[in-house]
Formats: sequence, structure tokens, C-alpha cells
Amino acid sequence: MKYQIQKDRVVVSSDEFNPKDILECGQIFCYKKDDKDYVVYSQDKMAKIVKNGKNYEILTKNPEYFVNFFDLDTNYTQIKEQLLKEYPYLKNALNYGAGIRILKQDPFETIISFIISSNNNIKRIQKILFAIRENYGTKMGGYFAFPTIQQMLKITEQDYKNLGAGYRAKYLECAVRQLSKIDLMSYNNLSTAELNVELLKIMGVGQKVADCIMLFGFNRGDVFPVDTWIEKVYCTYFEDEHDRVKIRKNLINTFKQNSGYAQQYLFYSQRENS
DNA sequence: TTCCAGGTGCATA
DNA sequence: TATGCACATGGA
Repeated sequence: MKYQIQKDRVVVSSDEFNPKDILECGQIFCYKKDDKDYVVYSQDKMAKIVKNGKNYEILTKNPEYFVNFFDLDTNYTQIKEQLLKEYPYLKNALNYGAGIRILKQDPFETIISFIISSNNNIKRIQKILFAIRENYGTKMGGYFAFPTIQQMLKITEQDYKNLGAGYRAKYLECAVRQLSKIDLMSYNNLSTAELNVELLKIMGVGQKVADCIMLFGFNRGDVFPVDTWIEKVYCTYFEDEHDRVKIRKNLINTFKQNSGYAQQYLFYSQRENS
């Protein structure tokens, strides 16, 4: 990936970087769009993305953080070419989401985000997550940081309900307490199978949410989150099957280490075009 | 009014 | 181990 780091920005070529594809493909919820530009929030950091000729400029006080966040050192052209060669039927999905990059997000924020995502729609997930930031996060000047685990330990089930979390409120309250006793960074040393076992112990985390956490928060490509949209894709293009455990197993056997990438292209094109 | 949304936890057999 | 149901909320 061609990019240049400057003092207050990262300049990146638009040929494999598109903010709409990256932010609206369902992997992150804390972003806003004003006119044509996107603003994205991660932990206590913020970046604005503006188009400048053939490039995008990621305007931020934390250029190095966002180089890693946007996974700019990975060659997505190569990944897409490999997927297309092995699985020609992905052509439309790959073209549609050509500017997607899998974000490297903070594990804690990812866990909280995807607990809220279960049986929920993206607009409402965004609303709840911004409300958590604005009510319990540190004010940064123009925006609010995502609260730390210590800050979130003070939030009660009733508080989450007041923010619109619904029945997930008790999951959140319990999960934060569990997470406060864990060193999440040490989970980076686990195998994907081991990590999966640990994540499933967290209240509100089932297989689908665990897969999203592993893909977006722990950079694991060998998982395939199966939700209502992927189930539709599978029934349309593979076979009529509604057992998500079987669907997941079959898709991981098919796409192996590239499962996470294939999933994201398929999810995005299915959700946007139906 | 009913259905659906990036599903999970729990009781039951 | 497998199945079925309850669970909040808001938009279509």
C-alpha cells in the first residue's frame, strides 16, 4: 500500500482505500459522515478523511495509530486477486467492495460494540455506542473518547437501559465486570481456537459475536461470522441451509485463512444491494 | 400491525 | 447435544 505519513495526516492512494467501503461495511459503528467526508472514532482517537485528487488524506493527531488501524501495510490487491482466482463467483462482491480494508480495532471497544450488535440494526447500534461515549467517555474537545474499562465499571444495567440498549443492558454490565479481571492483550498470544473458547465465556458473546471480535479486534482471518445476511448469501449461492454452525464450518473449510476477507466482501454487497 | 435487525442465554428433554 | 422460546427497541 502506497502511503505517506506526515505530521498531522496520512496520505493514501485511493486505488485500494475507500472510506465509504471501509466504514459502511459493518465492521465499525462509531463514524459520522458530513457532506462527502467521513470522521471515524477509535478509542480516544479521531480521524477525518478527505478526498484530494487521486488520494485520500487521513487528517489526525495520531498518524501512526491510523496507519495500523486501517491496515495500510497489507496488500489488498493481492488478497482480492487470490480470492478472485480461486473463487470466480466472488467477482461482483469484490468489485462492489473494492475499497474495503479490515480494520484493526481495539479489542475492548470491539467486544462492547458487537455485544450491542446482536439482533439489532446498525443505525441503532451506532446510536447506543455514541450515547455511551457521550455519557461516560472523556471529553476530548469536539468529541468523546470511548470509555475505558475502569470508566465503564461504574455504569449500571439501568444506565445502559436508559441509553436504549434494551435487554443487552445486563450483558454489558456483566461483560465489563468480567473483562476488568482479564488482560485482553495477552489474548493476542492465543491460537484462534483458544481465543474462541475464551471469548465465548463473556456474557453476551456467542459464536457470531466472537467471530466478529476475532476478525475486527484480533486480526484473525480464519473466522467467518455468520449472521442473518450471510445466511441469505449462503442459501442463495451455495445451498438451502439454515444451521449457522454448519454454514460457518463449510465456509471456513472453503475460504480457510482468507475467510474473514471473503466474509466482509460478501456481507457488504449483500446488505447494500437488497 | 407485523416483521426485521451483524443473536444470545436459558430451560427442557 | 439439540431444540425452542424470550428478550428491548425502532424503522420499514
